[in-house]
Amino acid sequence: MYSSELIKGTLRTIVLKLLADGNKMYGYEITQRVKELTGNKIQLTEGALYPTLHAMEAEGVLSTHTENVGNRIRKYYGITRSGKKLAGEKLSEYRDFINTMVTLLDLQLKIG
Amino acid sequence: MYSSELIKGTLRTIVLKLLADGNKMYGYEITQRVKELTGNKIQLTEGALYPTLHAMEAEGVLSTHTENVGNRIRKYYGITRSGKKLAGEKLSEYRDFINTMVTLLDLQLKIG
DNA sequence: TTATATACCTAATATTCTTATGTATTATTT
DNA sequence: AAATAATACATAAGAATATTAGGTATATAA
Repeated sequence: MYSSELIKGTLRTIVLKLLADGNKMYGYEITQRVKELTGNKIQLTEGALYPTLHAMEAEGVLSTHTENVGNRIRKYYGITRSGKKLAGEKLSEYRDFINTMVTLLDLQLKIG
Repeated sequence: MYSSELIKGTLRTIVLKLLADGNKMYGYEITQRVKELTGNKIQLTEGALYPTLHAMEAEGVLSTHTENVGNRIRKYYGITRSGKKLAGEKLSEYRDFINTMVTLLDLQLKIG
């Protein structure tokens, strides 16, 4: 786990990336997927994620529909056309930012 | 310039890196140096930097002394022993975080 | 002489997170 | 069978960290 302030500002980008290829996900699933993809290093908190998902829906970058699984409700989020556009912009911007920070801080990254 | 939320959480790390090798700097100089090192991409705002420098001094990771240049005062910040330790930790943590984000977002970075 | 650059600072506000709390269903362990 | 953990949603108080705007003052360039 990282000291949490590093996550700040990256949450929307993470969500957009996960949904960018068109597959829908529900909130809890996003937390688990991120946890899995990062080897438990990033654990999104629900208190951060849910309000962000609501905001992104209100902004028109995500759309939702609910599905019933037994007696439980899942609220699935999918990306909209404008969300797809935003995903490209955000990812490009973040990549550029990372490059800048790597230079500024003289970081040695893993090669992959 | 990046949408500013990306900078969040990195300011202390940037300051620690710049001062980690022992050379002292004053606030305004830090803003100019970061601007120069990032090709104008990161412009620290004084409203963020000065309170952060004060906090870091209060926390004992930075120490200060003032110098007069003509009739102007410069407040120089230097790193303390505990600051040097923190710098190592923060930079290591940030490098690890970047590696994780690169994997998670599948980013293609410049090779350097 | 007017604007820009240098150099410090604070305060109000905004954003984004953590932590805590709440509800409810389903699966697992004791 | 009962207790706990996992699943799944949500909100609210508070903390942290930034922006924006404002203030003071000296030095330099147009």
